[in-house]
Amino acid sequence: VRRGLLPHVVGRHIRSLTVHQPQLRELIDVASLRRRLMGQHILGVRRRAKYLLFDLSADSTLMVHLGMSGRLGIVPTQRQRRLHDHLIIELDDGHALCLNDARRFGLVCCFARDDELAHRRLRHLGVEPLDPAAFTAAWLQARTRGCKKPIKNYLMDATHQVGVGNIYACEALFAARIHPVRAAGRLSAQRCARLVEAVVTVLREAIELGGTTLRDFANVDGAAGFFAPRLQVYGRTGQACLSCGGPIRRLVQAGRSTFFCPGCQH
DNA sequence: AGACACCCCTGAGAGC
DNA sequence: TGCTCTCAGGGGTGTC
Repeated sequence: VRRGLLPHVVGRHIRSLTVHQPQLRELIDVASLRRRLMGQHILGVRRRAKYLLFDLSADSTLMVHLGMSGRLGIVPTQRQRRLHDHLIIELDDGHALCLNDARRFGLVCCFARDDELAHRRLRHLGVEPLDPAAFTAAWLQARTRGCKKPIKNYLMDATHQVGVGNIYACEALFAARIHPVRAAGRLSAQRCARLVEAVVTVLREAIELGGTTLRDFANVDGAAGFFAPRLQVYGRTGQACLSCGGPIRRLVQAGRSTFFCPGCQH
């Protein structure tokens, strides 16, 4: 999403802000948001975990999280408002940045860039899996020692490493041939190495293909992502494993569905 | 420490 | 066709 946004927003000037529905995961402080956004230029877009961070002139950061169903789109300024369009940021080129989020689990806020590191949504976050200096097999092994929770739950815990959601946790564990229930602290050095490689590979490939469209995910142009046909286990309960032919199984861990191949993952 | 229940909210799909 | 039920890619809090 960040990559898709870049060519449309960098260098643009913010002309106006319209909030149709302030009640997302957190209530949007519309007055404060408008004060910080109006008249600013968008200098760049960064990402931390699953948060998009827009760098604005005047040293502000606009933070957007898409939750489960959020979409950010570049639309013509005059386009008719659609169901669940909650927030419109009008730019100076006849287009607008539009947040559409049916479930309203998304998040929008704006703060001084100096406050970013201490921000309550960001300060507890772990390492970026695509940072090769930080997310290494040695780091994972050291970090997991003594941890008894299942590796699937560990992978999805953003205080350790960020960005690994339910789909990619399942897919990475399959690629690394590791059983999702195995205790994190009992992964050998070899398994840690396989898992780190698998997480990075799965995430990189999914990003290149524009993400996983199950029902409603869409990128900036409104197009679907193309990773769904590459899924090996996610959502494939009862179907044949593409590696060994055995049936894919589903279980529930920490309230989330886990899909895995009992024949391939130990 | 970790499992679990529950919260935010709407919509898709299955089963009847 | 329409109803009810279950589940959903995220992330947080509170309790046991």
